[in-house]
Amino acid sequence: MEPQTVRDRMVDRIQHMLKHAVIKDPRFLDDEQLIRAEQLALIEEIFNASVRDTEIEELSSHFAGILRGDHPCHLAVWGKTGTGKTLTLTYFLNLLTELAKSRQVDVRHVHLDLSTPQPCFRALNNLACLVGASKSHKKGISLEELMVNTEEALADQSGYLIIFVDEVDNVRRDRDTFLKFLVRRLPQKIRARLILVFVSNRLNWPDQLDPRVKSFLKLNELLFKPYDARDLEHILNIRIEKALYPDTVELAAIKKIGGLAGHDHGDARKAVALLVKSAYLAEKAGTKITLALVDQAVDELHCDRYVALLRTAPVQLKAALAGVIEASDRAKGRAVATGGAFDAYRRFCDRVGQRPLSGRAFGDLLAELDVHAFIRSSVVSHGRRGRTREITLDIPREIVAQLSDVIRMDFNLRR
DNA sequence: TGTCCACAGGAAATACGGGGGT
DNA sequence: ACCCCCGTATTTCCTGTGGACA
Repeated sequence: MEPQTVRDRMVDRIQHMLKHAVIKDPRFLDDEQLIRAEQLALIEEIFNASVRDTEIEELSSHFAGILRGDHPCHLAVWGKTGTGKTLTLTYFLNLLTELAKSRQVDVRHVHLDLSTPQPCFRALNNLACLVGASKSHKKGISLEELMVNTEEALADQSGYLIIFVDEVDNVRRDRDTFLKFLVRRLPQKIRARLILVFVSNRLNWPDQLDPRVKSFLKLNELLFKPYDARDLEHILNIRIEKALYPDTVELAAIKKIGGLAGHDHGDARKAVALLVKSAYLAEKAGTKITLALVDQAVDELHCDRYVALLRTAPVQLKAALAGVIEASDRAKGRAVATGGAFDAYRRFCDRVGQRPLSGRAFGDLLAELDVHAFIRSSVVSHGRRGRTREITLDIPREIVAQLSDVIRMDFNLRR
């Protein structure tokens, strides 16, 4: 019998949702929400499934000397994003410290997290905070002073000190100063034996180093291979078991997620994100996670990425994109030249009462839009009619429409 | 063959903000 | 209150350039 009243329909819907719930514990879909112990347990479970075995083995042999009183050299770890570098290292170093303690070897490690790009100053500052050398300054203190503070705080410690520098290449500007300090200066000022662990996702990272630092830096190298589809399936299964109700995922869907993520980067984070999105879609649809839903999740993630990126982007970048969109509309699909886009941008600024930037700066904004894949641009010469970027909007229409909405909201525009 | 357009994109200068030491 | 230090954002100035056109 058809439900008649609002109340009936509501009860019906709720019962349906309960019966077809997919997500059991959403916390396990988002690492941020887990407490530290849970995170470590999760990692352990993943490693137990013999994922990352070779890497852990290599790490062990690299650091084994510590327990014998040797001094291992520094270590450089490479691998693409989402291959578990940070996780593995954290886990490993914790274990190592514990093990060393049980054998009366004094080992300390600090994790200097540079996962967001930051200048030399903040990096040094963070390091100083980690070793308890100073409180968190924002500005206004000289680099020298930070270094001295750090040295003093560490001066009379003995044993081993492992500094785990996560995502080194995120130190913008004066990277050499930063590294010179770590590699050359610090070891001479402290009693403890220093072992540096650098993590980076770019293989050619040491190439662009100051030669004086480079020659000083004796490195052992370790490469994290991207996860393959099998690893990813392991990881997904562990998540699924913890976060979802049993029997809510089609087997083929797991394979598909693993395959997709493995295929394009071997990035575990992406795989989990895809699982999460699929799970929410399934919950909404009141079904299991099916292949079709995975496809839909891929599309939505794609779209979300753009929208999220734009939401948090600086105003000028939004305005620039608005200009490109407008110019692009006007050009009816043909490519737009820099000048045209700039004019449109200036008109837009005029309309919303914002001061437009110079042409030079606009060029940089375009470059930025390009790296975020909002637009595609290439420099083309039209002979005597000059050289320009030819700009095309490289995004599906629906997404462009959504982006326009974001921009309109931001600038309080109607229509 | 040389000219010259319409920009690209590097370098340095400037503006602005804000925090620390004294 | 003053000066110093640092960061980011932007401007100003500049040199460079592929190739259609005269």
